[in-house]
Amino acid sequence: MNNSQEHGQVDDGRGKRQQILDAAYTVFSRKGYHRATVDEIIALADTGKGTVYNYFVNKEQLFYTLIKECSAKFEADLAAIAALDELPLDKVGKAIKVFLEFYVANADLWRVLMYEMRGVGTEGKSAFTLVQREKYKERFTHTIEMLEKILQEGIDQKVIRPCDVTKAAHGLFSVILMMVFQGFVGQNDESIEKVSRNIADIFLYGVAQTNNN
Amino acid sequence: MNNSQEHGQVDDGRGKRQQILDAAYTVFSRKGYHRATVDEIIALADTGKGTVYNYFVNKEQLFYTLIKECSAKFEADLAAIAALDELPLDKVGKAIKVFLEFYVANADLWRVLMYEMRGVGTEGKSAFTLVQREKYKERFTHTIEMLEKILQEGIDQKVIRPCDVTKAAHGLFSVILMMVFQGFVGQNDESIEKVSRNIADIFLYGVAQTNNN
Amino acid sequence: MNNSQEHGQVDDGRGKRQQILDAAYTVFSRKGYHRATVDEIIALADTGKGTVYNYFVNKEQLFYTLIKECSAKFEADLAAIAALDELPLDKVGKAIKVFLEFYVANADLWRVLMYEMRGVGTEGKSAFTLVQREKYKERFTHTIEMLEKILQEGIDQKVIRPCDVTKAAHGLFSVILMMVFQGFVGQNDESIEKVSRNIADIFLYGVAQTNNN
Amino acid sequence: MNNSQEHGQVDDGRGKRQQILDAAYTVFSRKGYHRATVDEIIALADTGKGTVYNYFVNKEQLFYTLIKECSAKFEADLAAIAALDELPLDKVGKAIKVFLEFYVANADLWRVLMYEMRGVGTEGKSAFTLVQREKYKERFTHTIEMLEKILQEGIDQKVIRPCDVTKAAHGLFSVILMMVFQGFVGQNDESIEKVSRNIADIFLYGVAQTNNN
DNA sequence: AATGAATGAGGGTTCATTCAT
DNA sequence: GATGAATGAACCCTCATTCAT
Repeated sequence: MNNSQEHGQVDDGRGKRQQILDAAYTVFSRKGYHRATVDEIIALADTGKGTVYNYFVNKEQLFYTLIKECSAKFEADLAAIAALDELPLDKVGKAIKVFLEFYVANADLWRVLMYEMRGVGTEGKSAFTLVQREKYKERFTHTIEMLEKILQEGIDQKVIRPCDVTKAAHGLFSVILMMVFQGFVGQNDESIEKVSRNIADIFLYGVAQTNNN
Repeated sequence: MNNSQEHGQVDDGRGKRQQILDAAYTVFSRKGYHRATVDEIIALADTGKGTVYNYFVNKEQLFYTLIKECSAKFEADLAAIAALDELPLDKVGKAIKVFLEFYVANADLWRVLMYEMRGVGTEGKSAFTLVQREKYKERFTHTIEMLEKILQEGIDQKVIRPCDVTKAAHGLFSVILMMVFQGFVGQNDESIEKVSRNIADIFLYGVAQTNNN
Repeated sequence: MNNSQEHGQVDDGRGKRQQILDAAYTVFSRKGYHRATVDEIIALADTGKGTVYNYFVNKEQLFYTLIKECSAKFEADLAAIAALDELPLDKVGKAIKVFLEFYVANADLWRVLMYEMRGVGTEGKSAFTLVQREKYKERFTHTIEMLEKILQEGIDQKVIRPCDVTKAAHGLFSVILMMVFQGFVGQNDESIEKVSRNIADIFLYGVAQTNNN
Repeated sequence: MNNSQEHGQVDDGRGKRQQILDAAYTVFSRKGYHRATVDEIIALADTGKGTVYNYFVNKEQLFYTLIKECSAKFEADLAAIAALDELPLDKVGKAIKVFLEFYVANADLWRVLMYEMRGVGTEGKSAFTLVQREKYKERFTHTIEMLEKILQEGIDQKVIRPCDVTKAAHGLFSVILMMVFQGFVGQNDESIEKVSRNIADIFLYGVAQTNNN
């Protein structure tokens, strides 16, 4: 007996709210924030237009909710790794993998987010409030800070050479993103595994020929 | 004799076409592609709405023309460096600098471009045609290929360790972009110089602690 | 034993129907007919949306019921005065006072009613049916007819000079309304008393300077 | 030769702006502010939706412009009468006539205006800004002040007995309005003439039977 | 070549009403 | 009887594009 659908109505068991979020995920990912229309979302969610506004105050807040709910698990996983009692270099490797997994899965939506988040359009009405945008940014920097933390640990333990951890973390982050956005990573585990090692290798040891290698 | 305005009208000597492009640069940079309105562009260009459509078939083509004309000099400079008869590692440094200079100067517009270029909106009417987007992408990869070329040269001369040059070039490119977009680089020459060396250093030698350093 | 709530639920003893009417009174008065929303009414009535539609067929009929129930006592009072066995001029004074009291108490709601009642929106769907509007109008003229009756009595007894009683009654009525809607009357008894005499004075004797006064 | 339509195009010679205002007059009068839709206005004006927004910033401002342009002549006429060098009682009569003419002609639209102007809906978004509403109110009181001025002149010349001129002017005004809104006045000149004298008579001398009359 | 009035498809949002529980 | 999630028609407004002058 299915406890969420006692009478087995058509409803697909996710509830309207989730259906809308799922549809919004798809549409925002495919169209970007501006070109995504509520009409298209409801068509996909198989629901009425009013229903959207029962659950979300407006298009923007629907988008924000989507981002928040999508990243929750990722942020938690990342924090767990940072807290792990392991060698920093191993943790760097694991973090890279978690990043890759998340961004490969959510590449399109996050590209949209990253664009809307930028300073562009500060003036005028704009789709995103300034305060709203700050909320998005915090989410972002928060994940990068996890990287910083791990790198700092490595420096403290003298396995990573002293450098500006903020810049280094951002650099690492940007490479990860680029690999994803340029399509250098596939959806499958082996691909992620391989690219993950690739990144770690170059990030840690550089591309220069040295007598060490 | 005025060489840009044969009949010496009030016109400020740039010609309507250029006035529009200049205004478009500003507005697209500030507002992004979608929020930029033709009305705002003509207000800034001090011209009529119809005039825009005399020179450009539509908003999208105006945007493309803008991108093309803006990047012309940059692409040429880059090609020149690649063709230089110098040490690969020096050429890498010079290329990084040219990249930084260009992207610092045009950060806002390029952020917009990079967003609109993404796979998003493949279906439907969309603002950017699929073919159109390919044209943008080619421009992009073309500049990255210059990096690849230099790196390959380094590998051939055994000053860079063998690796996937395509990925490496993209990695380097992404770090440069990130530095710009995250505001880690200032507008002044010293800043660019410094960040430029930073990037080269980490890119070439990695962050790991080795007995070499 | 609670005589209005046999089973003693939390219900505040007025019954859902009355709660809704009370809330509707407040909301319609504050917002007008169109801007008043059912959502706001149920929030104030502390009831469910469906409940409203159990008691009233639609928003419009809720409004009508409200008007009807509110004016019942007023109409009765007025009829009582008209039937009184007193001097016509005294009755005019009393009627003016009753009018003032009622309209001061219900100024906002009646302003709304008077607007919605107007000829406006004859065609099309409209909020108020033509027949519906007739019902409202009858309520209105009915109260004015009480004034006519008193005036006619005055004419018959030769204390009021012969004139078109219908117009005169409407004139008197309009002055009363104006005093209320223009905020010339306060909520307190003295104010009503004073304005009441004011109106009676001018209505009966005019503003012209005569040797009588 | 018609100097406003040199080439005799279809355009009916009023220009789009005027066509829209004319249509708006009709639709607002018939439907009231809220039920009037821009779609209906453009259908009547035989124009495109965007055109409305080329001339007026929004529905509200269209309405305001309408009111302003309609009342301009009326306000001027009234001021002229007040400034006339005649007997106050004659001026009262003339003013009443001008009021009647104007309100008979514009009864419907002004009913709408008067409703939207009221305090109702102070809170919330509402259709009319508070400041906007003040502008409307000023227009109104301005016309009533003309009446006050004439009445005061009468008092000074001792042909009108001392009383609160503000209240008296409002009283007179309200009676005029009522006559119009109740349909006691026809469109034709005789009717206006007759009602005009009626009002003046009762307003000046009251309804009470005295030995003077 | 330059212009700008006119256009209308399309988008986000509101809200009265229904109906299954 | 009481409820509130679901609905969709309707509304105001934006803005890229056209075309007659």
